[in-house]
Amino acid sequence: MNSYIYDLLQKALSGLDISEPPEIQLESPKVAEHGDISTNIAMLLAKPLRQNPRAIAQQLLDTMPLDPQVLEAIEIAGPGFINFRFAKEYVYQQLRAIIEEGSDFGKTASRKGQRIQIEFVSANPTGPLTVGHGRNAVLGDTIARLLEWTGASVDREYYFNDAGRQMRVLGQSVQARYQQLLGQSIELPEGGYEGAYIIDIAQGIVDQYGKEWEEKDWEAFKKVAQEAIFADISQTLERMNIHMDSFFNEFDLYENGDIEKVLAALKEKGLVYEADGATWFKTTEFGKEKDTVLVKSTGEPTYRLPDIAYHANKLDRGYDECVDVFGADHIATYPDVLSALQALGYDEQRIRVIVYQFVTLVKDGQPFKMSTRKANFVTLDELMDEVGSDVTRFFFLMRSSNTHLEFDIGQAKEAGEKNPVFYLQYAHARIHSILRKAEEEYGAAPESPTLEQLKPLVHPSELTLMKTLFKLPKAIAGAADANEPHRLINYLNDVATDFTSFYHDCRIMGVEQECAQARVLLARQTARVLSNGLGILGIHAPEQM
RNA sequence: GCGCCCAUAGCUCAACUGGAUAGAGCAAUUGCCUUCUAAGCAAUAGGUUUCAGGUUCGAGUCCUGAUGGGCGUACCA
Repeated sequence: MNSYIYDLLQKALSGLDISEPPEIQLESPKVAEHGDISTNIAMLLAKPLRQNPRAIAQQLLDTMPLDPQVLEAIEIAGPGFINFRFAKEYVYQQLRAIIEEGSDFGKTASRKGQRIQIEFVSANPTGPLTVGHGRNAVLGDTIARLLEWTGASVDREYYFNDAGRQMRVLGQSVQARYQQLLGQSIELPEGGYEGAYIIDIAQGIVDQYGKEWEEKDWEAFKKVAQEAIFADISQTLERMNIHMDSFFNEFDLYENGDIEKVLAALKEKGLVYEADGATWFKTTEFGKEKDTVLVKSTGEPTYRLPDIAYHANKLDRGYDECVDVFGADHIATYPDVLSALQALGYDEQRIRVIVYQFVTLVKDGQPFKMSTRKANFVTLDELMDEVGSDVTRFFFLMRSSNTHLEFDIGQAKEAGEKNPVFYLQYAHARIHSILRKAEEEYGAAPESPTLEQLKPLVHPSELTLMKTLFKLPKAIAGAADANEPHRLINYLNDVATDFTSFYHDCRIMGVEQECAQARVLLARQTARVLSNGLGILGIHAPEQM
């Protein structure tokens, strides 16, 4: 439809006395009285033509033919907007298109053939996933789904480091707990992990090996702890319906020589120098105030070096786009990574970074800081025990990622029933309830109706609902392009709201057969749009509640 | 100090590339369950979009400055 109107305007513009007409912009107005599609072209022309925008709009309108099968009306409104109103026939045809596409309705092909990698979660295995990780996990997974619906093939990857200082402390913490369980009076190491899960892991070792592990070093304990924690993380992700395609261990970058290669290449470019026993990266050449350390004087690389090598590795794997999802605390690292990649000759435009702001936990009306080490966190599992995975996913997705998300635990627990996700699920369940009844009463509605069979749909609520339903592909593509899943939620809310108006204005039971069947078809497609949309969000669309 | 993000109804947040009358959900007040699921609907109230300038036909959105908050600015990850 957009291209149809675009052509119409293009032709009308060619009749005007202007050499370089401005670009035609089409938008869908917020208010129904302003039609279904509108353009501001006359206002843009006002200046070069030195004429009143409404007069220009009139000139354009006079030369535009009106095909009653497509457009019901073209109107001039306000300061000079030109508004287009769809004809009913066109609306019916669109409804038939939804019916034909079925579970694929909403898919577009804008990224067909593209291979995209998205890296997310990427929590080191030092403890269970917390509410903070939840935002990352759900955001990453949903963006992946959105990209798939625009035709891309998407790989989900989890990047982790099991070799650092954190992991040593983890091993030592488990070891200390193990010794405590055997009755020795041993303190947790300085800065050790205090969570109860450490004791559980230690208890597991006691149960299995008794005193046999007294002579083992912390690395053995680390290995057991890591496996247990990873198993726990995988299970949590599974519960949220998240499936990783690959896990990438930072250690591999050392083994396969990528770290060395990157360092050597940067040296060759003259971007690396030695000072105070450390190896520095000249980030000042890229506009930063200070240079950055790549290798500490101890000989250990900082995290930046493997980060650079990892991203080079990803691009080498031939992805058209690599998406990173991370929290605001990592915001300082990626400009360095991009600078390095650029220097190494990579197209850093292929890296896309999604930064989300922190989740502020509010408990008993007070905000508090979370720390895995201090064990004052709320795990994702605990949250899902309380409210389930649907509400959990929805909660993280309903807000734009660059605003701080306030998470009131008490409210989330008790508000389960009032949570907006139920509004969508309820609408879906309600439709199915009607469909079941209608089928008993009227028999099955036609699978692929003719235009004639849809003609009883004339009520404003019906037309509004139909027009909203067609926007699903646009809503998905828009959310995917902006990496903003909450836009899809906003859209689905519109669908549910429009359905509810329809539900109140247009009864299905008790009207004559033809009208009832047409309404059944519309209701069924509404359920389709809701379930396709909820599916992308990873949320169930129940047929009964 | 410097860099990034943010500031919209009492609270939590929307508002597609600058568009027409700034919208939802909680909370408040009122009305609606012999009729397809009341986890719902209808209505009322709530706003100088933090402040001061600027750009233009038009600004919550763009620019400059101020104020207030979050994060970063480590040879921690």
